[in-house]
Amino acid sequence: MKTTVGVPLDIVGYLKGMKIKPSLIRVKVLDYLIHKRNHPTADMIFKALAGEIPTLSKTSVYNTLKSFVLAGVAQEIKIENTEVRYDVFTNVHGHFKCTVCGSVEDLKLDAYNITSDDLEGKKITEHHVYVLGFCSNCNKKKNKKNI
Amino acid sequence: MKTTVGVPLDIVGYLKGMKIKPSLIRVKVLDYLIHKRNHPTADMIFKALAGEIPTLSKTSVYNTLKSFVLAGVAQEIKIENTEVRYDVFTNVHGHFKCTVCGSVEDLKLDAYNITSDDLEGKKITEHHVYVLGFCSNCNKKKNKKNI
DNA sequence: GTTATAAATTGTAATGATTACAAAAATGAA
DNA sequence: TTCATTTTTGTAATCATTACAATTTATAAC
Ligand SMILES: [Mn+2]
Ligand SMILES: [Mn+2]
Ligand SMILES: [Zn+2]
Ligand SMILES: [Zn+2]
Repeated sequence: MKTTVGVPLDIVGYLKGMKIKPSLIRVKVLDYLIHKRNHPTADMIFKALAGEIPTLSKTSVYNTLKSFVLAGVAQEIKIENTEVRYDVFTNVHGHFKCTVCGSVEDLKLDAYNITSDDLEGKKITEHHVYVLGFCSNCNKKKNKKNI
Repeated sequence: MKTTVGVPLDIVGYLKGMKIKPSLIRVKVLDYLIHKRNHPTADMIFKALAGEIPTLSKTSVYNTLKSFVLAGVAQEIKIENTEVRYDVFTNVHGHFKCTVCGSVEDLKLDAYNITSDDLEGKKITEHHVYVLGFCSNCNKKKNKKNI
């Protein structure tokens, strides 16, 4: 499949390949995820698409996201317990969340390994890394205040 | 303060040192956290203590845990978005959660470091690592079935 | 095109952990 | 004791997510 940086250009074809029928809603949601790259909540997606799809229901967004996760098209990112965020990029990477503005960014993990005796006898299916702090913008603002 | 493996033996004294008045509930909750080491939810703590403190309310458990987190006595562990778990050990370590039985265990991180260009300009305040999979017990059971 | 069946979408109600808040009880100094 | 402060409690509210049934849309056979 034709991609740039792991992003499928042909969204309809990509969904078909993943055995998901490319309905309007599903195409729009995937398109949003791919091009915004902002790790949105279901509600953020709903608000963003409600304009172009006036009949859209929030349940449909949830249904769509659930089918994406099931098919391996997207993954759930759980940082706060108050919200689930969604990510189309399923390769291994971590996340950074700004505790001020709430933005979530990707974190390439250059040297990432978990070694632990405590994993003896276990079967690992997923591992997650996330970091909290001040994003560049919010950090700058904070430093100005403290001058 | 006298401790074994980071566990304060004198719970009342420890709470006083952390500027938390050692009420019965607070002592019992901290005692539970320290000696069970099971990363419980607020509800698990409530159910466990309701017997010895018949008047206990769930709100008090939440209040207590909130004050512990504020004072740095405990930390919140967020793996599922359906529950917050609590941990008294605030040194750096990861967690493992079994997707079958739901148990949560500590994960010593022998060689743990996150290096990423993406952290440029940010200020990090917390980092979290967690792993999902089958615990030793559930893994054994699973293997037996597949023989 | 009509009809029949399955799939997708919607609206509303339910769930459940957590929080808000005000009343009641306990504490502790004066 | 008395009064103020802190702690604890019970109940109601919040809010993201799920359950579920009804409606709409898509698909294929006739
Ligand atoms: Mn990501
Ligand atoms: Mn732990
Ligand atoms: Zn920020
Ligand atoms: Zn298990």
